[in-house]
Amino acid sequence: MPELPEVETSRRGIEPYVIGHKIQTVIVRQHQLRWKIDRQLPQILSGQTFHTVARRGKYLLLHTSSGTLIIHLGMSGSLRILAKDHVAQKHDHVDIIFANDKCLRFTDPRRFGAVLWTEHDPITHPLLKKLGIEPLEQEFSGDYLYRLARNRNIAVKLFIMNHQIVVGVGNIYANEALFDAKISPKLSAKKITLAQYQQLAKSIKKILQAAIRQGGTTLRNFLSGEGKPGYFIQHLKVYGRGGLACTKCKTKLKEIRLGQRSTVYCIQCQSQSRAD
DNA sequence: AGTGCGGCCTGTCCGC
DNA sequence: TGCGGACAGGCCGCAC
Repeated sequence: MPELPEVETSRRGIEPYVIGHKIQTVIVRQHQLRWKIDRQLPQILSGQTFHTVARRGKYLLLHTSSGTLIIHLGMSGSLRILAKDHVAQKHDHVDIIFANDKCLRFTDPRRFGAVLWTEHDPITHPLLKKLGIEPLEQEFSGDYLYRLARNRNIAVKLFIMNHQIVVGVGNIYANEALFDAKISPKLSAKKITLAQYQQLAKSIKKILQAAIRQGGTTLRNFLSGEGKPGYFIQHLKVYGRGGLACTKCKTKLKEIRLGQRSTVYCIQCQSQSRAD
């Protein structure tokens, strides 16, 4: 499922094909995504040109001179660059066709994704304005996490998955980063020491950067803009490995539910702060 | 304000 | 082999 590394991989993959090419036609086959696609979208976009492909958290921002197309991949969404006459399949919901006969295609079987148009600064959009900081920016640090964790009683895994705190850390990488930082996912956010948060911030950056280098994690159907799968799955140490042996100490990895999400950790390696 | 949970979706897998 | 049902999950929006 697309988390920050997958979205960044998509961004890099589509960027060279999207920037500077005039939009000729837009085809919307399915309007009902997470939010309804604006019926006017084809008219709005036709004739315009994207000049930037940016990312904020897991949102892709395709800027034109009059507004921004906001794309979220949800759980199962993907973007690909294809020839414009490439036959559309069942879950191919949106095609943006350029004057050079290339097509940017949005595919999303579960339709948790979104394609939205705004004429305002997207940073002020209701979906984006409350987002926390980017994990790969310098301001994201152990001090930052420690400061925001004061009086927060939720499990640290849910804390780092909260997009008002830090964006882009989804279930896979939250599990992986906590394993890397040797912190139990169940620990209350306020009980974690500054030193632990410094390690955790480091681990989050390290894991996300490594995943981006590998082109993301392909679980079922994630492909980059150029149609390549991601290879980070080979590096996952806990996610999807419940019941299997810890790669470090061979203890059987424990799988629990935290905030309705599957959580996998090693009770041996991630237990230094006894509250387990 | 912080926390918890329902709901939106469909492909996959499991048991009968 | 076919079918129902559980499950997966990002994240908004509501309830407490």
